[in-house]
Amino acid sequence: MSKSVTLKDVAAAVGVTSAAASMALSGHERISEKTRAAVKQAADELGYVPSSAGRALRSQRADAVALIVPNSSTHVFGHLYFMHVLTGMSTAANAHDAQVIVSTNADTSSGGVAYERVMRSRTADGAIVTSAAIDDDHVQTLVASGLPVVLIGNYPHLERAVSVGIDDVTATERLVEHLVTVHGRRRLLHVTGTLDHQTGIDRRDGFLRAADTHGLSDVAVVEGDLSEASGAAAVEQVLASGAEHDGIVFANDDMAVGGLRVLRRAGIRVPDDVSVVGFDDFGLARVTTPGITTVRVPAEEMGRIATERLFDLVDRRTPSTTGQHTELPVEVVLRGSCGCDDDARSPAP
Amino acid sequence: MSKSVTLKDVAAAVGVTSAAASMALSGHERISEKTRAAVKQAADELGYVPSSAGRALRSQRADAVALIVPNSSTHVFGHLYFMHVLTGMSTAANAHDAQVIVSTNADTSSGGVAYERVMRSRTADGAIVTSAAIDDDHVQTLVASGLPVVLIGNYPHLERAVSVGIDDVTATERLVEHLVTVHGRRRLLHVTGTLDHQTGIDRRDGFLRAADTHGLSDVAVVEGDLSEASGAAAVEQVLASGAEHDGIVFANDDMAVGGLRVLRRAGIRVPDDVSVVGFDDFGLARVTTPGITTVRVPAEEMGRIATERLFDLVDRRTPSTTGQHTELPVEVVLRGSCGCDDDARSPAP
DNA sequence: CTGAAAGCGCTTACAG
DNA sequence: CTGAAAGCGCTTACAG
Repeated sequence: MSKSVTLKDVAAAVGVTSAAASMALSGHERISEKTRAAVKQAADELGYVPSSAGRALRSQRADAVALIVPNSSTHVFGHLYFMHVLTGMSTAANAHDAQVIVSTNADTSSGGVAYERVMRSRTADGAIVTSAAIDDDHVQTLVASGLPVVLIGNYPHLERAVSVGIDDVTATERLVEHLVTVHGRRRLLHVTGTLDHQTGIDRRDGFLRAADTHGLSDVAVVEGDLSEASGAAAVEQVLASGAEHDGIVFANDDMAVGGLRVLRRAGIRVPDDVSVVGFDDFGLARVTTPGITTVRVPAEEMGRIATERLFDLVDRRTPSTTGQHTELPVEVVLRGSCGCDDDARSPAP
Repeated sequence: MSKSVTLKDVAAAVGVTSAAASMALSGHERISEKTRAAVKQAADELGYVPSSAGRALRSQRADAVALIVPNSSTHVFGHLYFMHVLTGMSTAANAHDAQVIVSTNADTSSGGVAYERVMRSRTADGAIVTSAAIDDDHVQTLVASGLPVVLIGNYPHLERAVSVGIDDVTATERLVEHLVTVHGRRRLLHVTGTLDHQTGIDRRDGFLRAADTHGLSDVAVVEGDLSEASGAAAVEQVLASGAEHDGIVFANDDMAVGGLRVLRRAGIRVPDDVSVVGFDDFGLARVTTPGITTVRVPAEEMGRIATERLFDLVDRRTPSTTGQHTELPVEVVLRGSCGCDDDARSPAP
C-alpha cells in the first residue's frame, strides 16, 4: 500500500513550507501566481489529496453528515424508503463536498448511544433523523443538545426541532374522499401503521376525520405495523369476523400488498368487491395486479431538502430559529385497486 | 451548541494529564485502579466522547469503511439491492465499531475521482465497490493502488482483486433447466442485463450454455438494461416480430415486471402460454401476480461478508494474497410465473 | 514507575 | 510582504 502523500511532500517538491503550499492550494492571494502553479502541479503529480483527519481536526468540521435510523429492525431499515432518502441526501451532500455516513443501531441494547456518539465525536457535522418514534428520548436529547439535526417527519411535540415532512392527515383524507365520491364506497376499513410513530397517528386521524366529514357510520379501524404480514393478518381477522367492507385504506403499500394477497385467496375481487388504497409509492404499488392507488411520498426530495436545511444549520446561515417545519406537497396516484384505470394520475396539486 | 468535551477537560477534572486520562480510558495497566475509575467517572459525567478526527489523525485509521457505487444514475442507485448490501455492511461495521460511508458519484463528469478522493483522503480505511462496469478504469486503479478494496461481483480480469459474489452462470442454467425439465419449455427467449457488467455476460452465457446442454434450437437473445422499461420494450419488440416463445428468462426481476405487464396487455397468459423467470428476488418478485420465479441473490450476506473480508485486509490479518474470491450459494425460488405453485421453494442447496 | 513531549496533517494567526 | 509557530485532540514513545 503506497504511503499517502502529505502537504509536506508537496511543499518539499516545490521548495516551500507546507503552510505556503496549503495557502497555494486554497488560492490564497498572498502566494504568487508562479508558486501557486508550481504547487498545484506538484500536488497533481504526486496525487496529493488532503487528509480528512488533519483537515477536520484543524477546521473543527468533518464535512460529513449522517443519516440516523433509530429503529433498526431489518424489516424497517431494509426498505426502499431509506434508499430514496439516501439518494436525496447524497445529491445535497455532493453539492457541499461532504460525505454521507449511515448510522443504524443494529444493536438495540445500546439504544441511542450509537448515534449520540456519532454526533459527539464530531464524525459528522450534523444529522438527519428519520423514522423516529414519538417517545424516543434519544431524539429529544439530540435535538435539545443543540447539535445540528433535521428530522424527517412531523414531531409536533418537539417544538425546537427543524423538520421536513408531508401532511399525512390531509393526504389520507384525500384518499378517503376519492373512495367515497368517485367510487361510492362507504363501509371503510382502515389498517393503521405503528401508532408510536406520528405518521401512524396522522394517517389514522385523516381517515377518521374524512369518515366524519362524509358521514360514514360504518367504518372500522384495525392496528397494523406496516409490514406485509400485518396487512394480511388484519384482513384475515376482519374476514373472520364476518364484517363487510367495500373499501380498505392501508397506512402503507406493504400492508396493502399483504391485504391484496389475502383478498385474492378468499376469492374477493379488487376493485369489484372492495376498493383498496395504500400509501408511499416507493416501488411496490406500481407492480401489483391491480396496481395500488396510493399517495406518493416524495422521499428523495425530503432527503435532499432536509440535508440542505441541515447545511444551513451547520453553516449558521440560518439563525437558530426555533422549530421550523418544511411541508412538501404530495400526489395521489390513481391505479386499478380503487376502481380507476391503472396508471391514471390525479392532476398535479 | 455546547462546546465539545475533550480529553483535556476530563483530565483537568481529575487532576491528571491528558496522556494519563487517555491511558486510563483505554484500560492501560500502568494507571492505577483508583485513577482509572476516577477518570472513567469524570468522562461519563462530562459526556466525553473521543474526537474522531483527533483519534484518526493520531492512529492513522478512520474506523470507517465506504460503500462505493460507481455507476450512479438514480435508476441504478435507488434500488433495493443497495439497501440490502448496506444492511449487511452495517452489521459488520457495527461489530468493528466502524462507520459506514456511502459514496456515490452523482456527478458523472468527475468520473471516478469522487471515490478515489475518499480513499486517498483516508476518510475511509477501505471500500466495498459494487456494480462496477467491466471496463471501469477507476476500479482497476483503485485495486492496483493496493488500498484495501473488496469488490462485490465477479471480476475475472482483475486478478489481484478480492471479491465476493455468486455464480451467475450456473444459477441461470438452473433456471433454464427448470423450465425445460419441469415445464417442458423449449422455445426460450433471454432478455439480457447490461453487457458491460459481468453479471450481464454471465447470465447470458448461462442461458446459452443451458440451451446447448438441452439441445434447444429455437432460442433468442434480446439485449436489455435491467430497467423495467427495457423488459417491456424487449417483449414488445419480440411480439411485434411475430416470434413465438414459450418461456422468457429475464436477467433480473425488474425487467420481468415490465415484461409481465406487456404480456398481460397483449392477452398472453403467464404461465399458461408462456413461462417467465427473473433474477434477484430483492422484493418485487414476491408481490406480482403471478409471483416471479427467480434466483435469490443474497445481497445482505454479500455486503456483510465483503465487509468482513475488508476488515481482514485493513487489519492485515490476511497476508496480501492475490485475488481471493468468495462465492456464495444461491437459491432458486419457485413461484407462479413459471407454472409452479406460488410460494413453493426449491430445497436448500 | 511516571511525567510530559512529540507528532499525526492541516491551516490560521502571529512574529518578524 | 513572508517565514515559521502554534494548536486542533489524540496516543505512543521517550526521558527522567
